[in-house]
Amino acid sequence: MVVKKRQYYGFNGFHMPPVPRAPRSARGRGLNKMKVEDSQICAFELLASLAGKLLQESESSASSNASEANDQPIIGGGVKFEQDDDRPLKAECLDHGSCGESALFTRFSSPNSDQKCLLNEFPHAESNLFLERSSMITNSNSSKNGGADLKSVICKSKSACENIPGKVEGSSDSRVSCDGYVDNGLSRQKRCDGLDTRGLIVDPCSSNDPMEMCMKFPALINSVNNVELPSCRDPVPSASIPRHRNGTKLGIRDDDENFTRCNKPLTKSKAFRPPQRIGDRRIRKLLTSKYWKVAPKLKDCEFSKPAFLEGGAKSHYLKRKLCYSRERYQLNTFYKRRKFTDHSVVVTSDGGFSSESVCNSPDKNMTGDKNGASIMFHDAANGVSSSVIGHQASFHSKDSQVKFSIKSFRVPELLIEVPETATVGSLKRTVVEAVSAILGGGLRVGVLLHGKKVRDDNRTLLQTGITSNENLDTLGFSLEPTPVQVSPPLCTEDPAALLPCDTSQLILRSPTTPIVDSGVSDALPDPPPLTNLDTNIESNRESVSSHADIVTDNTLPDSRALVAVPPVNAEELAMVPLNQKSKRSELVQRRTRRPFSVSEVEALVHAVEELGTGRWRDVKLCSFEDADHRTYVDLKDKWKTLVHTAQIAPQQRRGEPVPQELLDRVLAAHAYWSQHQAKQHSKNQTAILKITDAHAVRNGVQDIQSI
DNA sequence: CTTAGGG
DNA sequence: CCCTAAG
Repeated sequence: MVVKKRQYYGFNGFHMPPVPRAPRSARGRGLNKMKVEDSQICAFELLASLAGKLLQESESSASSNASEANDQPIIGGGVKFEQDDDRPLKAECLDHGSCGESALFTRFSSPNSDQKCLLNEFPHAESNLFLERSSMITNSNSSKNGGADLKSVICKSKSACENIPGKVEGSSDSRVSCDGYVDNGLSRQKRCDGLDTRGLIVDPCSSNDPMEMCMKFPALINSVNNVELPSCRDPVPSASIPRHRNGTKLGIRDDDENFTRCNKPLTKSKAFRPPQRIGDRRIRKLLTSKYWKVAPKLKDCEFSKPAFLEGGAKSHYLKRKLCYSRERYQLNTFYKRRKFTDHSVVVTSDGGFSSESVCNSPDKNMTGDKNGASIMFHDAANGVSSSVIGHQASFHSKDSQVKFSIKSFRVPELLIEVPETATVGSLKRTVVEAVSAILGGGLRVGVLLHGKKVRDDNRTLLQTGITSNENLDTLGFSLEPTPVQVSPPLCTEDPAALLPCDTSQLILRSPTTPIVDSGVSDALPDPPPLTNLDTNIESNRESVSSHADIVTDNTLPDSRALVAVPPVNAEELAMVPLNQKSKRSELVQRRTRRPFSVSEVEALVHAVEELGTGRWRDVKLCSFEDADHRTYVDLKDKWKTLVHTAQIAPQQRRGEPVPQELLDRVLAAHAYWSQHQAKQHSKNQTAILKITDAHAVRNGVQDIQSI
């Protein structure tokens, strides 16, 4: 049984179709408590990302900077730009690789099938991504159609992946669909001219230090994809590369990001991609967050049109969901495929970056080992490299090995300002970009031990206290934006966008809404100081969900224009989080806490004694008519807590003590109404009598007056 | 909008 | 308190 919880917290796993709740009457606490353990998937993902990073670095340092540039496109990771919001059914999987593949596949197999949409859309999506990034670097000639030189780059790593040429496949409509995007990219470029990097893009010239350069790039994402996804999965699909018309070489990652279309996809051929990328999560979260109340409630694969999707815009969430449902079926397939190949094809722009694509994990680890790719990466700052092994991987230290299992990364808060005039599509793009910026802005990994950052990279794990004996729960990894990096504006005309935005925090801010404060810091129980993205080993995934999300007023329809507000950098954020006010303000305001006074409790108890526990509205009307701040829900909640309070030991109670007498009445009333399933009205009187009786009996007190 | 429950 | 699913 799938628990609803999964929907709240389940960023790590697959989404199972929601299970309808049992009738309320039948719903009892704990009924659906089983949880699906999917955290492992995350670990996997993380590993993958790390591995990718390592590879990338090691390779890139040797190769030209171009390689980095090339990778950029990939950075998008699970993020996909949706340019065409008008498109009715755009498949939106965050996973490009898969999508691309799928698209291709479709093309080959059944152009006319319903999967057609994929064809048209996906390739573009992918293209768009590239464009977005590439455009910054090279002037892509959007006008050039065609055949641009798409070169498929093959992984450098000498592994099985070697020499898997990608075929360039042009799609006739690519142009159309891409245009919007291209334009976008160009215009942005203009704006960004002069900027070294645009977060997503790496500027080879900006840094002299190879290492640093590497770091700037979102190796993570790329890596993730690479690692996770097998590159050449199918002879057919993987071999071909969607073509881009801008002279840019496109790289197709083979990640297996799950791509599933909303319409009946060909699941079978699709690769399965377990974990979601951080970006995805974030986005998903955004979409799912309360702020987006408008979001449709999708049931499985249905494509219902949510209010805010009316325009044709679709939420990633939605798609994601869809994807997931299918993905599950493909697990087996996925793994099988993985064995095949593990390289990625990268297209690079001719702009002068020659690329070496990154190929991670050649198969050594691949075979039979889903999780165990070991990756090495350098710490840009120190040039120290370390190898991290995910899940089943372990540190290869001479002596004992420490096993790390990183289950999830925490996603930083996003702060985004959206003008009301912005379109939903732009909002989406903004979010995507924001996420991409975070992911692609350059990340460094920090190590936290007992909540403190371990800065000395030269110390051994042993010296640092990270040993196999240690409780690794106290160990955490953090993803920090590279300080130096300045990311370009996230699509915006807003000057603010020009601020350096490394990424870390984007907050959706709705200008009109008052600011509330409950930001991440509040929300997180123990936010490790400096991290935007942090991961806790073996940590509960709930931490992720606990993050406050982006808030927006709610209705998308009036969506505000999107403007990503570039945050500073992780460390700064950590120390000087966006001012709490703003944080709060962005969030939907959380009402201030107003503890019930004894008198209120008394009134409540009395009302419940008379009305029972199923008529909160009446209770409200009856006893709290004037208390505007007490909603019937509040009363109901209070009653709930009262019952609980009454049942626990006095020592465990907190807050203003409630007279035992009242608590007793609470228990009595609770017991009574529990049995009499609130036989409404009528016998209130009797009920009361009974209750009081019970009470009296219980306490040997004379309470009858209370009647 | 109300309820009932879980978070 | 919040958020949601169900009515």
